Amino acid sequence: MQEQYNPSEIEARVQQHWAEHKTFEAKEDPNKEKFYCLSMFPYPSGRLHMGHVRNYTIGDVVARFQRLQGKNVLQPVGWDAFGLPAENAAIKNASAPAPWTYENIDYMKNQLKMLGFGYDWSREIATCTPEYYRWEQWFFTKLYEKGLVYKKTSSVNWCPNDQTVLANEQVQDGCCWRCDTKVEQKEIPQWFVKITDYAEELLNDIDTLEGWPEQVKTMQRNWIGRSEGVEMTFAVDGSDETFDIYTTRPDTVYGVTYVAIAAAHPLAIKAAANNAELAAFVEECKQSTASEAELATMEKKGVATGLYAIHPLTGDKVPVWAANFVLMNYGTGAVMSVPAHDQRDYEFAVKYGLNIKAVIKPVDGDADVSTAAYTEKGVLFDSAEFSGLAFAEAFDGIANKLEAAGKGKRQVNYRLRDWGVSRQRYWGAPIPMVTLEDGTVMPTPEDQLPVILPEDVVMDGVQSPIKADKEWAKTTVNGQLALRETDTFDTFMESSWYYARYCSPKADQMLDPSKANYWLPVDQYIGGIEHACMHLLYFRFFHKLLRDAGLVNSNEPAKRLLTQGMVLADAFYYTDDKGARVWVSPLDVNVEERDDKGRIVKAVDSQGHELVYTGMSKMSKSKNNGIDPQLMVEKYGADTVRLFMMFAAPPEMTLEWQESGVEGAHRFIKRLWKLAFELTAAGTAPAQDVKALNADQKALRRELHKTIAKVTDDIGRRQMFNTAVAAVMELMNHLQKAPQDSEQDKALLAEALNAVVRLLYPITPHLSATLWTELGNTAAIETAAWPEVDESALVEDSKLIVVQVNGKLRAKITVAADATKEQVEALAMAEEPVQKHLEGVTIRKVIFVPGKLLNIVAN
RNA sequence: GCCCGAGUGGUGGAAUUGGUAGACACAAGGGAUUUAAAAUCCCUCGCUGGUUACAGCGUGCCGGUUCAAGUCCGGCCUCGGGUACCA
Repeated sequence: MQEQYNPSEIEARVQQHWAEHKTFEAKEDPNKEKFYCLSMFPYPSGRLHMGHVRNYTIGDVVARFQRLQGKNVLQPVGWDAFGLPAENAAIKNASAPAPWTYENIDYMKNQLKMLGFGYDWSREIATCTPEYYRWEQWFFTKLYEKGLVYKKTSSVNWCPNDQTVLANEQVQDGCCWRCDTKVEQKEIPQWFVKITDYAEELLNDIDTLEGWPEQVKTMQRNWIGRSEGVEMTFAVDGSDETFDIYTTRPDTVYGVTYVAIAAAHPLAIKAAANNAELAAFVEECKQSTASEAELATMEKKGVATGLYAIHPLTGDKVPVWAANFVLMNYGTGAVMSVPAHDQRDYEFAVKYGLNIKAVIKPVDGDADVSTAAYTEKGVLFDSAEFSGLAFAEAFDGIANKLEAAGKGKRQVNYRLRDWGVSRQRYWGAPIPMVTLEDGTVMPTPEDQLPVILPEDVVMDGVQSPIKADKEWAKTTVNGQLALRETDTFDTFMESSWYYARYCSPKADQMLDPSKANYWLPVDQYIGGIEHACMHLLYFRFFHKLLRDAGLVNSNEPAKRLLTQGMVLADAFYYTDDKGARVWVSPLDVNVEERDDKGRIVKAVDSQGHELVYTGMSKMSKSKNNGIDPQLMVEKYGADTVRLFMMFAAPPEMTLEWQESGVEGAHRFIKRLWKLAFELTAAGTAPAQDVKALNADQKALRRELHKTIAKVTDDIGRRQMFNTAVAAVMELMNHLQKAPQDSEQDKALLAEALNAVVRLLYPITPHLSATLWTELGNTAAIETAAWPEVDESALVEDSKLIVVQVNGKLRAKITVAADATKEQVEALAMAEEPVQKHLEGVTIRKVIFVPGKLLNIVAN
């Protein structure tokens, strides 16, 4: 064995071994328990970033751990290859998205290999290939046939200067990010998938997701947002027209003093024809954003339409206002307003001098709406025959009355909206729909699939090449000339079913059910928390669609979910001559001075600029604080990078990248290497005789088996990889200090190192594979079994008991493991500090937690 | 705005079911080794007072429950994620 730890050499050798032996190629084996471990696949942006490394290290740790547990493990990888950044890069370079994407895939693939992730590369997929997206197109046509797909107009961000649709991200302060033109909302026809048909099931099945974080489940419940309410119809005074509103608070209906409709509502548009102020307002609202966050925080504005609505119960006339916070796309495009009992309505009413009429009061008091709305569910008053009722009875009574009068009905509503899948962009899967000459809209026939996206294009502007090329859309269907849809799919479509395609990546059908049903559902899914609502809901939705198409037989796509936190790094800047901040990479920073606590006081870059330290922030281009994983692997080796990542923070929390911490991880590996070297240099380890161990050796062996138990639980159940590493470090500290005099000392060290190497294998596989062989094991570590706990080694004959007086620690005593309360109490009372604190007081109570604690309560 | 998280020494974090707050590591300081440096090894390391023994305080803030609260409850503050066309 070499004395020096040389990561680049051993990592290359071990990776070559994996490649030659196809170690990670998975095959269906009905006799073995399967384990499908999946990390969210990367967008091929160019280079791996630390967020990827963290995500994929977690996945690899889980996969390798399960493998040593004897499972048949599948860990695939692929590329979420369609998307906006490829178009932006192509426009910038006047080239095409396809080559840019494929080059990035090649580069990043090598980086993944360099990090030692145990992927089954034979199953690699890229979503931008026709072999992949053809099945997505096929499936969409099946959904259309089932009535789960429909077309409706919906608004998009429109840049009138560039004549193009913008993503929300491309709108900055209401203006186009390229040309700074004021962005407008434009209504265009788009395709939708009826996710709301599955809202109830998506909501109810959250309860079956036992291995998902509560946080994610709560977010999904709120996102789906089931509510029970009443839909009611208001008539427009002096006209035949009516409009509907939905409310979850029908109990407040007698407090309605106005109604608000969207500026884009047909009634508002009609009224604007002879109302200049309203017309101007309607125009103004067209410029407003589509983003909910901005909508909710912007100043609430409105204009009276001049129309009046008839209250469905009282027959009173209430004014109809057009308001910027009501949107045509959501709900009915109109809301009833009860300023006394809704804070937004209250503020609007105060602003425009509208009536405020209280109809709900607290059970034990009077309504006070002089400064704010009273929004609790109280008791009704001034509400005709419903006065005096509480919320539930009032809800029922009012709903019944509306239903009887034919003016309303009970209704369950969802906040969840149908999934708009149309994108007016080039770099995506073409939507497989055609419009025939006679106007018929229909799916592209199966024998014409896939609808191939041409890759040999030039992006010389913002227009999609398949829209710019008027020939591309032309086709023939059913003997008629027809035009193809030129919009492409939302990229969430591809990422909603890739997990299933991995089970049979080359199948000449969407998926091979026998293989899919072997591997699915995914046993462990890993990805960022930012996907909690959107991707993870579409993922669940698609699985149910696949099930209902008879392709899979489970209800949910993933049993267990882990959401990892972000990676942060130090950020530094200096201010240049023009007053602009220049951000300096942390790799280019020298810390020249620290205060007495070690905090950074003075830092300079390589050119001598004195820098301002701004603390830790998310690795980003704008702050130039991204750390290139490749550089770190070249400097320390993949195992060190992986070890630091797993040790520095629990997986769900943010992780702060500290190079000094990486060095610490590297030091630990070198210590382990050295200890293994010393053991092997001493010759073959003698046979172990557990009965011959002395007290210290027994204690050390207990530490070893406690560590095996803890690491197994930390990785397998708790997924606290950081404490698993800490436990091994602690054990290593003991092992290094243990004497190496006797045969049994050596035998014990050999037992311990053979275990440690396997305990660390999921995290530092190259190191472990190498040391495993050096320790004299002939078969590759991938075929080894996870170390087992020897229960007899764990037995302790004495326990440490904490003695408290009034909850404060006063003594620690060691007692026999089976000591009774009386025995422990007697020993505790004999302790001097305990006696001191019991002087002059009376013992009221003694609480004993066996094996842990004795608390003497006295006063 | 709304929904969901997080906040513990100089720093990252540990404390798994309400039971020793600070495991493990980093930084810092001191020492050994060395011609010197690097590397390595040893020691100290929450705050205040005290030579020590020890005592008091301490988990974002305010209040509560409990023999016992970082952990449970109520109310805040700050930071982060999401908010439907970034992925």
